[in-house]
Formats: sequence, structure tokens, C-alpha cells
Amino acid sequence: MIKFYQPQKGISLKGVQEFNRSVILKVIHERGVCSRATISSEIELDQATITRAITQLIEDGIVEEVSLMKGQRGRRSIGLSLDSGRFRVIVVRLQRLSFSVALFDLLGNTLDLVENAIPSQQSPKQTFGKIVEIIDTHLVKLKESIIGIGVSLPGPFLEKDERIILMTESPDWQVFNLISELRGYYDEISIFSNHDAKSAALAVWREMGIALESKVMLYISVGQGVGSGLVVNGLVFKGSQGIAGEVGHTSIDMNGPLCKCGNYGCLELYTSRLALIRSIQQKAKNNSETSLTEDASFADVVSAYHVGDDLAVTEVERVANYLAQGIVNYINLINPDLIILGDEFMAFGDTFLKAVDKSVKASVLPSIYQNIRMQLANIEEDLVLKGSFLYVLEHTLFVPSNVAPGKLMEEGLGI
Amino acid sequence: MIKFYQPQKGISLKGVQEFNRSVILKVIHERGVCSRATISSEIELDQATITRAITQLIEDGIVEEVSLMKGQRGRRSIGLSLDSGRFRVIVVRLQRLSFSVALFDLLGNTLDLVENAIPSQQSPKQTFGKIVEIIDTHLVKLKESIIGIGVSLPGPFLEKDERIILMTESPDWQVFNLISELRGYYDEISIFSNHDAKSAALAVWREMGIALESKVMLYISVGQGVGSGLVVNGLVFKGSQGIAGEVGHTSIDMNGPLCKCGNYGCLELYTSRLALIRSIQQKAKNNSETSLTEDASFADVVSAYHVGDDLAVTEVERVANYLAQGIVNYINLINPDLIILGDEFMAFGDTFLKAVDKSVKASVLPSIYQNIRMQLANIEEDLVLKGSFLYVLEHTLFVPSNVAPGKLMEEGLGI
DNA sequence: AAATATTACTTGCATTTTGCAATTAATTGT
DNA sequence: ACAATTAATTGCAAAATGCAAGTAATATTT
Repeated sequence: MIKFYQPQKGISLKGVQEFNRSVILKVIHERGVCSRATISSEIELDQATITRAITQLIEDGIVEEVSLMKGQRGRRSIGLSLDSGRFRVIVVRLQRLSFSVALFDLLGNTLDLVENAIPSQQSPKQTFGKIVEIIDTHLVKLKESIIGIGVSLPGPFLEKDERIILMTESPDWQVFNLISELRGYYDEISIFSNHDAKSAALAVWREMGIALESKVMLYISVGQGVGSGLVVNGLVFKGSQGIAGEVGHTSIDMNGPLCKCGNYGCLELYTSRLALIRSIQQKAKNNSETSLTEDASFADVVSAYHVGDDLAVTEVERVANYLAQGIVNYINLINPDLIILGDEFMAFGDTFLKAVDKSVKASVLPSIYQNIRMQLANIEEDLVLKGSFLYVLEHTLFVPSNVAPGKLMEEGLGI
Repeated sequence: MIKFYQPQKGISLKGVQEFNRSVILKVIHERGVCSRATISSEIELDQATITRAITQLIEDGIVEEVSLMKGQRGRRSIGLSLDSGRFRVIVVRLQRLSFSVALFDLLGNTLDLVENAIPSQQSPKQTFGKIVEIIDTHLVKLKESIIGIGVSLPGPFLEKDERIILMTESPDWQVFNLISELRGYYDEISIFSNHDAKSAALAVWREMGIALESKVMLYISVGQGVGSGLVVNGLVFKGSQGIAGEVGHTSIDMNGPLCKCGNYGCLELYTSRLALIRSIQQKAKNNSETSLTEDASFADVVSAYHVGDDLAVTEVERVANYLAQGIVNYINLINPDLIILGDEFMAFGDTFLKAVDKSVKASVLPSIYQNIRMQLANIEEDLVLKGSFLYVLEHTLFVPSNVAPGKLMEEGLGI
């Protein structure tokens, strides 16, 4: 028998209420603070309906009244926001050389943040122990309040198996499955794994994409490697295995050098932090026109670039051109309206952005180029942690069936 | 004030019914024929609800009872399908050298099909006249029955302006806007413009993607140019301007030749019908090992390829490798689970497919490659016409507010 | 300072839709 | 012929929304 894709479900009367509650929560989340009246007009439901829903949401500890808002004429609105006191989200970020654990309230405030280095001789199991230790200190006080734990991992990350498939420098993590270990340890709490660049993209979309009214946003992180996240209509695009957006392994030169992934001329070979430094170190040897030496660090290159060092400028601009090549291909495939560049290469600032932009402009059809805004991700916070928090919210608070009246209060964790 | 993306709407009780009606119609459409009981279990609504909805849909002329279905035990199901008698969809396909006009019933049966060549000296306005003439013959008899007119255009097609932005051989069409002319002429009928490769992709998803349970399907057409359509969860991905999927203008070699689009080494320069023929014609000159001449046509090349002609085989395989390069980049960006190749190059058959597949396999990480099925689009129908028909359905019958009880009967066209 | 206009929120009632449960319909197997 | 099984229908209760009227709070006008 033929199987059908996505057997879309009908909606019941009970489902209507849950659906509307989740829409209301999304509006409050996006606006930060807003009134019943605003919600009513925004989602086109009767004020009476909103009043009833909000009453229940306040009772459930998900929403709270925070202040009176100012207006022109008439009665003041009562400001509503997500309840900052009742529920919490824990987020873990694993990187190659360090990990972080953060505690968020529903508003996205960071209540606690611990960052630890991962010494090179430390086994994944030991690191796991340290992560769990920190989480446990939160759970002692807050067990009934934790909505879920978000765990972000570096890519290429196979969502289906929750496994990293190419962690070149720390292959141990390809064997030790952090997610399933966490699931085993915390069997009553929901664990949500996610890919770091995609989570960062989600955070960027919230911070910049919404305001710029982006429908198809591309976040590109250039640092140790090149990663990306695509946000379409506010939803992160994952692909069939959760591994979409691997720009680092798109080729810009089929005659280029062989990459570890099997392909030739991968973007990552030209535009990573390592590639830049190596190239500069090599060329610094017999070059009197530069202040950089063959031991130059990334920070050195950044400084040199900003004071106009010839070698630094030439090399960084070369990287900008390579990056632009990769971006142009991306553009022609997904037709974005907003491109945000982030991660370590942001340190090169607007000059770098302009170099990329110029090169992109030259290679894209005008009517497509005109539609694109390209910016740097000028955000202080850790985008990955914030994005991972948002990811948890999306899979808990914003899922209609999870916000049935009374459900969070009754069932507490593990929704 | 900050504008918010996609002000998601709440759902009213009236909306519930309309929503459920549209879900029911989707199920019937996908299954072709099915029973009330099947729909009930599929979309998880009470049988009573389905009975009531179907009664109304039959009355509205959208659904009809067609037969008794066979089963194991118990009462026979009454087969339901979309009503083939009441409503009609007209579809227009514009190509560089010809146009087609087709008439469909709701089941997707082609009731009438006219294909006309566009002589090179014929102006767009003249062509428009001929198209309208054919449409009018349908309207005389069926005016009250036409749900909408779908018009598919070759890319790069800017959906926002409904304008073709790079029609190299027939620049006249960049000026003459077929869509707005049609809108002006038929001001009471809804016109739905769409991009041909994307529409074809939609048709392919219906015919093959659903059965193969694809979540992220890639349809790539190789012919005059290289185009593609990406279908995610049954929805065509359009990008911000409706211009996504332009693989033809992704570069596989940044040091390659300059393309008309401004970029270097675009895939289309290596893998189009024209590129293949030119290359073969050139090499056929001083080559005794081939039966092909410097006047060889595409059909000649196909025949030669199938009898193992050296030059044909070498050149076609070269194209396969180039194409694979483009596909690999696509894969790493969107992580598909199904890739369907279509259009003229299908004539080279499974050998060609295997050559592409082999080359893709070599350049993609194993865990990603294993997830992908690659096939030829072995479908007899005109995929673009069929896809354009489906596109109209999606924007009419499957939109909840359009299928409120009685609405189609009352308002007829122009929903 | 009181009255009026304006906007925000709340409450009671009617409408509507769904689900449940009982009923009728149609078919196979014993 | 009768039980068992599955499909479809119908009457009734439950539940959620919208409407309209009412209360609350603030600015503006008189």
C-alpha cells in the first residue's frame, strides 16, 4: 500500500483552544510585552477569547501581567509577558575545546552561565560527568520547573541518529553519543538536540530577521569552519536528516584540492580560520612588506588587517572573494532576502563585509542582488545558547498539544 | 514600530470547519479514491464529522461518490473522489519555441490539450492572442466551472513582479508581461503564475515523491538549460522572490568561463543541451572514431550514445560529471532524500543516471549519500502542465477559506 | 471639575461545531 | 439463518468562539 506523506490532521474543538493558546504564546514571545487587545487584533480572534485564554495561561504560570503600558487615549493596556518566575530551560553547548551550560527563564534571560574548557586529554565520558554535575545543581532547586534541556552540537550533525559524523579534531565524540547518555541519565526530562549553526541562525532571526521582515534568511558563520543556518518564515530548515546548510562542503572549484569529505575545492579549504592563518604564515616568510611573522596568530592577523597591513589585507580580501563564491551559489539555490555573517571573521568588521558584498554583487543577477541585505551579526550574546533556548521553546511551549490548560502544571517536566 | 513576521492567525469555530474541509479534500486528492472511514482514521476526526462534511462537499459539487470499494469483512466502503463533472482548471505553458493550453478536471484528467509552435517572427502580443483564443473556446461552454487558470513560465522567473528576468533567446517576453495581460483580459478569473521547473517538481512529487515517502525532494531538469525544483514536505520551496533553485547558475568552477548572469563557471555552461552539442560538433571534426559529424543533432547524439559511440559516450559522461558537481553542492546545502532527474537528458537513460550517481557518491559523505535515492522521472505526461494544475488546486481547493460551504457554487470563478 | 470620548478588558448569551453513543446498513463467515 | 464485522448516519451533550452589552480607566473638552 502506498504510504502518504505527512498525514495532516484535522482539528477538533479541543484542538482549537490548544492551537490558539500556542499562537497567543508566540505573539507574546515575539513582542516581549503586549496587551490582550494587541493579541486580539494581531491574530484576529475576539477580545473575549483572548481574555479567557490569558486568564488560564496566568493561572498555569506561563504568562504574567507585568505593567501598564502607555498609550495615547483611553484606558491603559495591561502588559503581558511570559512568566519569568515559574518555568526554566537548561541549555548545553558542546564545542571542540569547551562546553557551556546555561539556565534561562521563559523570557530568554540568562540566569546562570558556566563555561568550562575541555582539556585535550579529557575523555568524552569525563566531560559528560562535568556537564551532568552542573545540570544537577540546577535540578536540585528547580526540578519541577524545567521544561526541557537543549543540547547544541557542532556539525555535520545527523539529527536522525543524533550523531556527529565528521568531527575532525575530536573523533571521540563521534563514538560517545552525548544525547543518548543524557537521555539515559535524565529520563524524566525532555532533551532536544540541535545543530549549533542552525540554532545560532534561529537566534539571529529573532534578533535581526524579524525586524527586517525577512522571509528567507541565511546565517553564515565563518570561523574554525564555515557553517550556515537557513531560516524560512521563522522556521529553521533542516533537510531530511537535519544536516542541511553545510556550505563548508560546497565546492567552489572542482579542480581544487581534495577535502576530507571526499569532494574537491570545498569552501572550507579556502575560508576557515586555519586556512587563512596557514596562508599568511607561509607568505610572511620572505615578505618585508608585512609586520606579520610565520608564527602569526588569528588575533595578530585581525590587528594587522585593521591597520592596513598589506599581506593581511590581501589575504583577507582573498578569503572574502572565496566566501562570496560560496554565497553566490547559495543565493542562486535558495534566493534569500537577508544574509547575516557571524562568528570569528566578524572581527574583520565592515570592511570585510563590504569586500564580500562587492564580490557577490558582481556575480549575481541584479534583480536578485537588489533583493538581498547583507549584514554582520552584531549581537553580544552567545547566539548558539540563545538559539538552543529558542529551539526548546519551539518544541515545548509553542506546540499546541503541550499547552493544553493545566498540562504544564500537572505534568511539569518531560512534556 | 517593529513589524513582525507572519502574523500567524488564530482559528475560529468557522475556521475549524473550513480547515477540516480542506484537509479532507487533500486526503481525497492524494488517495484518488477513498472512503469516509479512511478519511476519519487518517485525519483523526470522528466519522460523524466526516459524514457531515462529505454531505456538504457532495452538495457543493466538489466531491462525488464513485463506486463501492472492496474490503475483507463487513460493509463495503463507498468510494469518494473529487467530482470530475462540475469544476475545471485551465493551464497555460509558455516555452521558448511553443506554448500549450490544457483543460483539466479536478481529478487531473486532461480533457483537452492544444500545443502550438511559436514562429520566431511572432510577437508576444500575437502569441497572447492565440492563447486567449484557445482559452475562450473553453470559457464559452464552461465559464461558471473554471476555478482558475495556471500559467507556467520558464525561469529565472521573478514571482513578485511575475516577470522573466533572463530569457536569453526571446528577450521580448521580458517586456511583454503575459500574466498581467491575462489578468486584464480575464478580470473575473483567478490567474496563478508559476515557474515551470518548480511546477514540474510538484508533479514529480505527487507521482513519485509521495510513494517514496520523500521529505526533501529535488527535481532537476536537464535540457535547454538546467533548472530545479525543491519540494519540502510536499510544498514547493520558492525562496523570497520565487526564484529559488537556479542550479543552472551555480558555479562549479570559479575559474571557468564567464556566464551571461555575471558569474564564472556556471553549471549551465557545461551541462545544457547546447553545450553538449557544441562540444561534440567541434570534436567530431577531426575524429575518425565517431559516427557523429559537425552537424550532429541532439537526437543523433542520443542514438550514438546508446550504440556506444566513443565520442558520444565520453562527452555525455563528462556532462554527467559536471552535473554531479552541481548536484553535490546542492546536496550539501539542502540535504535531500530523493533526487529525480528529468527533461531531455533523460533520453540517455539509466547509464547516464548511473554515471551521475557514481560521481555524486565519490564526493559526498557516506552517511549523507546513503540517505539519497536518485532516479529518472519516468513519467509520460507533461510534468509542467500537470504541476501547474496542482499548483492551481493548492491555491484554490486546498485553501480553507476558499472551501467554505457553498462558496464555490455561489461565487463560481474568481475564488 | 464634570462631562464626553476613547480605548481596554470582562461577562452573559447564542451559535456552531465537534465527539460520543446508539442506530442503521451492508457484507462475510459459520 | 444468525453472529460478527465494518461503514455510514443520526440525535444529543459538551465545548469554544463571537457578538453585544457592560464595566474600567484614561485623555480631552467644556
